[in-house]
Amino acid sequence: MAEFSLDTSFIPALHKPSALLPIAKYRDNLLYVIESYPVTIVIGQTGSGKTTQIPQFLEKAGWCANGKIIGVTQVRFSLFPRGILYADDNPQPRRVAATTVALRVADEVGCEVGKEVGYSIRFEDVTSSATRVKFLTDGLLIREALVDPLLSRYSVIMVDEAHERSISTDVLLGLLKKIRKKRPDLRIIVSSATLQAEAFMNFFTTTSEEQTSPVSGDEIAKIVNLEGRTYPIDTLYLETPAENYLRKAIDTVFDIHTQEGEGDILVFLTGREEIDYAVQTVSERVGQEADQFAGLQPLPLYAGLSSEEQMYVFDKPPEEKRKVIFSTNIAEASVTIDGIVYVIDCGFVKLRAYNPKTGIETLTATPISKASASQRAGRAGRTKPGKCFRLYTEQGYQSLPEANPPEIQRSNLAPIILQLKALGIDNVVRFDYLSPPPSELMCKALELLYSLAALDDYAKLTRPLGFRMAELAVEPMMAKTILSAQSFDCLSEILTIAAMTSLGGSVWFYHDGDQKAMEISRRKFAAEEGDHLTLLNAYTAFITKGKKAAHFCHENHLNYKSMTRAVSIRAQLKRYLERFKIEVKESLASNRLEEDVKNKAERIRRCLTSGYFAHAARMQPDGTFRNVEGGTVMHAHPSSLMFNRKADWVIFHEVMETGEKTFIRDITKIEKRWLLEAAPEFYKVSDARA
DNA sequence: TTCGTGCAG
Repeated sequence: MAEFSLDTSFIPALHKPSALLPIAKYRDNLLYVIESYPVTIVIGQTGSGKTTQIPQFLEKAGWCANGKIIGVTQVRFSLFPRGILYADDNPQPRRVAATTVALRVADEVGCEVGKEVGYSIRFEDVTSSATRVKFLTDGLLIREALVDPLLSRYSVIMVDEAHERSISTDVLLGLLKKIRKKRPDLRIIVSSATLQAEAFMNFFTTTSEEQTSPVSGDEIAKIVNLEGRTYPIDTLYLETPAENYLRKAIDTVFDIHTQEGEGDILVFLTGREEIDYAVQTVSERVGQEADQFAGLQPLPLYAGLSSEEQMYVFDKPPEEKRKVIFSTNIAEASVTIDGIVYVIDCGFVKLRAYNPKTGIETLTATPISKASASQRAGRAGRTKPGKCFRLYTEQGYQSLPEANPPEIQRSNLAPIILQLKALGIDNVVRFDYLSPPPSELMCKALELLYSLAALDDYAKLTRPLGFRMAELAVEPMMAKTILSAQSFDCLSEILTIAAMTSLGGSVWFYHDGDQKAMEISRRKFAAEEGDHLTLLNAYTAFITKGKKAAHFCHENHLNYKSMTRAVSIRAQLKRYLERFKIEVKESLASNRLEEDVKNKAERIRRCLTSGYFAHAARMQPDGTFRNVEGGTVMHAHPSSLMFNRKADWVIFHEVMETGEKTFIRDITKIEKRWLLEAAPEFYKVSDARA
């Protein structure tokens, strides 16, 4: 039973958003501003129609004359996190794709996708010579700048959802600011939430460097506010802070179910563990108190679920049932579910940060920003008026930051520095960032790139290694590994390992209680040398299964969606290498002498060491790991084969601190002398420090 | 004995 009733534990907020209007009436004003100002900042909520309507307005107004095109960058393309569009387990992938923006706009324009309206994402370019409006990811547009530095094909570039401040959005905005100086004809549209619009305005109207002809900021950029079409949302706060937000969230679900009208519930929690617990607790209580709580259908939603499991949240609940979806931040912006009337917001999100001193990433639950809080609340008002229950006090809300620090200020910058250098921006420190990253992050990244020999003594990109590393779509350490693989005669295997590790740990999956079975399955592929070779074995087995692959995955607790993605990534990496004139000799693992296999395994491990020497560690007598400097105590992640096994020196793909502990993942045994061979200078410096 | 979410012609 709930400890508090709704009426006493929540107090309503004073302000309600008013009902909002459609975009059409702003058309003429928008076109006028875009014509008159190089940069237009558009404020518009989800549902305002900005993404679908503005490109059409522009096209009709003649912005595609002389073969120019309109580019619209998108943070996401479908209803689902990426992958489902391609997964063969979905019988009608195109139907899901039909929800993408490009398809919607093509439909409105009355053309086929890929003709006048097209889109381009990794692995899928649906554009043609007829394309005038092109939706693409911001990362891809940055890559286009490698070939066409002034992005001269575009008359207008619209950066959608810029307020989300992903690293690639930030870099793209910096590039566009630079390009604008050389291309006065280019029009830039930045779509943003209200809170961040000023910051974008300031960014485009101030100059960081000396400028020849001083221009007033007023002539460069203008903000246009489009009111969106949403329904009013009542926001309610706790009177006193919750001691345990998870329990409070569950109680609130039951309160809503018994006291409020129809409509599904969306609950924001921070991670899988909390979500599984909440789903289980609610279903147990529904079972026990069937009379009162019958008709509640709890569902989990997080990225680690298989596509079938994610599908359930979109299904209509059975008659007389109320869906309650317990979700991570994935439902804040990436996934939109219709029919949500009630939102419960725990007030926390897990955020990644990167410590340049240790090179260790952390993942910790952090209070959300006001911007996030309003985004979460907005999920309730998409189909009719809704309510948002915030599991914190109004005072707590007031103390939240306006926005969380942008990604570029809390990430490993090595990949982005490599790209900037490849774009000809050698002075990466003085690049015009929307939010400059801390200098420690810059230094750490430059050091790493130097030790990988991607940069020379003058911090210039090396040829061909550095340029090739920038072009490969994997992180620098893996790029180096791939480009060394030919000399270790294991390129085919390294390509597979690169594709598998870039899946980020979603290879094996299991449901609660299924874990033992998963581990038994995994043992079939296990290699004594560690996780990388185990991943190689799993992939090799997978690709020989042909039409039975899906069945094979199901039997072996492998994530089919991830495996098919690995196949695509590997093919793409191979195409890059072929462009570099590096031949990939495909070797099949069957019919090998045991000695050959051992020999190859050693070459693979040596090759991995050539890229991952900075991620080396030694096992201590107590079974934990220390890096070369001996500082941080690290544990093998329970998902690793090296968990509870003996080893001496190892290299690992990733290190992450969560809660109290620091874990390393994707671990392979190596010999200490290989480290000295791979990076003599790196280890000389480290020894001196120690 | 465990991990927010994306993305790369």
